[in-house]
Amino acid sequence: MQANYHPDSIEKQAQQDWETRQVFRAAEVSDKPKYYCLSMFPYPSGKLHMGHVRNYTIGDVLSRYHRMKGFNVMQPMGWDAFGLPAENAAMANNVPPAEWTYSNIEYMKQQLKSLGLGIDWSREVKTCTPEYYRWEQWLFTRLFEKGVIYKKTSTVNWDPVDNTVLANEQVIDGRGWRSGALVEKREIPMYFFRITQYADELLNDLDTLDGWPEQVKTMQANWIGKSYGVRFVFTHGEDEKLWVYTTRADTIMGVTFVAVAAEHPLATRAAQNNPALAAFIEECKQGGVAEADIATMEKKGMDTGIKVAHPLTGEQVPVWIGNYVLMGYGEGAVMAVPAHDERDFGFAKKYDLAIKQSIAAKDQTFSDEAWQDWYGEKNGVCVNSGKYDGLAFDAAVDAIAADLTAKGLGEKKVQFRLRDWGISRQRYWGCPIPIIHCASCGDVAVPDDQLPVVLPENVVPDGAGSPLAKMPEFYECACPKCGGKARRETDTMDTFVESSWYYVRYASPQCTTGMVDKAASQQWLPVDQYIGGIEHAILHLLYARFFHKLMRDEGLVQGNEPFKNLLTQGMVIAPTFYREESNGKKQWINPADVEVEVDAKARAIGAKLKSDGLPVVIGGTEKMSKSKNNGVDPQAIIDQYGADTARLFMMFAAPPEQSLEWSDSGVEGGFRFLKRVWKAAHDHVEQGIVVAYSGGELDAAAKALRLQLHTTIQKIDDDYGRRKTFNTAIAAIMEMLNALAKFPTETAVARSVVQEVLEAVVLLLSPIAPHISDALWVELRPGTVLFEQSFPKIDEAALVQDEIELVIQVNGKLRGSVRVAKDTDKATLEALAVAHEAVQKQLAGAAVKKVIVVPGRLINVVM
RNA sequence: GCCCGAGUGGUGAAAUUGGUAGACACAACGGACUUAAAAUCCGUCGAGGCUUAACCCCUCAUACCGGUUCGAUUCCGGUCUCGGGCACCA
Repeated sequence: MQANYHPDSIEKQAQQDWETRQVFRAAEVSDKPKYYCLSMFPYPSGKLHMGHVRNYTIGDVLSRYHRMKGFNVMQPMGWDAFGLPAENAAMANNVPPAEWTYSNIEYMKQQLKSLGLGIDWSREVKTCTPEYYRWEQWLFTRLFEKGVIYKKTSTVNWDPVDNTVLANEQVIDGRGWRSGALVEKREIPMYFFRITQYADELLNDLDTLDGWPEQVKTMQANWIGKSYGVRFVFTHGEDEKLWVYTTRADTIMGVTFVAVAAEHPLATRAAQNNPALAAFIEECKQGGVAEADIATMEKKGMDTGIKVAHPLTGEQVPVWIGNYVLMGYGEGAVMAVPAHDERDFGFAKKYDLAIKQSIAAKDQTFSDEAWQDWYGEKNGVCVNSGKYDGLAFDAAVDAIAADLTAKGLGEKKVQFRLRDWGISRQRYWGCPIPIIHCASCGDVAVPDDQLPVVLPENVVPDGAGSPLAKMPEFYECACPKCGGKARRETDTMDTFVESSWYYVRYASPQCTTGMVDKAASQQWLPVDQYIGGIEHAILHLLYARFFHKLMRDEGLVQGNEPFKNLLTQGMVIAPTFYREESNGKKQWINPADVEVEVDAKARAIGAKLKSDGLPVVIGGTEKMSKSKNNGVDPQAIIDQYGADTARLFMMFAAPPEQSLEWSDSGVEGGFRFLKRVWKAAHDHVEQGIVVAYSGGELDAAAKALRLQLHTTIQKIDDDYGRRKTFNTAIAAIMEMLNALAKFPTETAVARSVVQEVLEAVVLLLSPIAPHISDALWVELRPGTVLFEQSFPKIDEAALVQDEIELVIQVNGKLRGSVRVAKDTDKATLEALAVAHEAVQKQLAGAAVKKVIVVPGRLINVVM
């Protein structure tokens, strides 16, 4: 056996061996239970970063562990290949997005292979290929005909200089990232998925997801945001109605104005003869559409001069335009109750509008001087509200809703915060929307026999609008209905659409008759374990759940939910650095190129670019991403230490769900550990391998070692299977190895115990460090291969202990310990504790109040 | 602004159901081996105090303030800071 650990050669050999033997091909036919282990597929950005290593190692550990536990494992991989970065790269390097994407995929695939992941590459999918997206288009046409997809206008970020729609990410401080122009809101027609139709189901089914983190379910529930409220009207003139919705109908008597969006018809009308108002409406159009920006911007408003009638009092209430009211959400108008809503209060103070108290809480006084937290609470009663005075929240809402209903001016209504999903993108590198616009037939879905609508691949976008809209050879077509001259839709789909169903495609990736082969979908779905970043907690995971229900309703899949168990990996974050260019654009600099200066407490106080020694600005510590250029390429670590060290270190650094600030200090330690494992095996093998211990008289040291071994097996089984904390599993293996190093090996029976320990250690380590484990296994058990072994079995006899150690506390503070026979009764333990020297010293004559015994753990003497 | 998390030694972390705070590592320091270095091995390693007979004992300490409990890193209330998401980054 080789005396030293050489990861280079053993990793190459192991990977080759796996490939030759097709070890990771998921069996189509098997009598074992299936285990579909899915890691979120990567966007092919160019190189892997540490976040990928973390994600895919977790998936691989779980896959390999389940394989050892007797499952028929499927672990596929693919590429979320459409998207914005490819267009940006195309413009920067004058390369078509397709070419850039395919070459990135080739490179990253090699990187993934060099990590030794047990992936069934025969199932690889790339979402940018027509073989994939034709089925997305097919489903689109089905849903379009069913009315699940419809068209309406929506607001986008418009760059008036580049004449193009911008993603939220491309709007920086209200300006276009390339042009620097002030961004405007613009209404354009778009296609929408009617996800709100599934809102109730998406909400209710969260309760069935026992294998999901509570945190994610809470976020989704809040995002869907089911609320019970009242929808009612303020009337204007004879019969014009201004609809609003509120969850606080109990405060309706405190309404002192109504705020409408700048695009509201009422606002448009009021502005016709009012230049100042028209100018304000223009001003409201400035800025982007991102909710975070809208929620944090300064609240501004202007009186329209229009008054509407309060539905219950008939009182005339002024209508204001508010820049914080959005046309696209709800009714585009909101009632304002400054006395009981903090935002309205601020608005009323700013513009000197009336503040009318209509709720009172016990022992509290109201003043319109400054906002008090209790003003907005629901546990008060109505005041200054006529016949509703004295009513608490529920009763007030009921009474008010009843009166509004009687007058025909409103009703109770359940509403969702969730909005329909707009999927039209005015971009090139995406899946074409399969619609044809005909002057006489309207919007017509592309018929099945004309699918796929193929995206031309040899195009370099120029950043000024969609290239497809400038390509007559793409958009000129005949109407499928009347045969007349028609125009093909040139928008593409949101890339979230591709990632909403890829998990289904993996079941039968080459299927040419539909999205998925029925038998394959029945065999593999649902996904047993899904693993991915917590940043996808809402959008991707909600869309995928929605898609599963859409596909179910098309008869393509069974069950209501796609992912049985979800592990949300914490992000790998890293510091960001940048320099500001003269036009205000930020140039992001990779941490690897920066030298950081730290103070005594290890906080960064300054940073310099290594190449020119000049300072750079320190940004936040954020998730590794292409856009902030703070990704760390794992290749250097793999090249220097090997994949096993990279995997081991990443798993050892923190439990999977925790976010992790990247640092490579400690990689060396991981490598050192693997070298020690190698050496321990080598030392043993050189003495001659033996049959692992299977019975016979043992001394105390050997008994203790076997006790530790079998508690370790038990613990690691739990860590891999239930807890999914791989860091503690590794720590336990390290402890096992430390104990083995101190174990004397003079006798034959001792050497058989060492053999037992080494075999178990190699198997326990193999999900995390598979290459070295493969190589060591062959040395320990020549003629057998590791991937045919099952997980080590626990020997119950080794776990039996006669004596245990109990901790003695006085008033909850540790004062000593005592070794006792395992089944010592409570009274004896109490007496032992009270008599203990350290306890007597603490008592110093004081009386014992009581004694608490926690079996197997401690005895607490209370004085 | 809203929703969801996190905060423990110099550093990454552990403590699984309310029961010994700091396992396992990294770094640092001391030693052995070596002509030397690397590698390897052994030891020390939260802060403060007490005692040098002793690695004996005591106090404090899990972001901060308060509460529940015999006992709180763990549960509850509040505050601060950091991270994620906010519908066109993926």
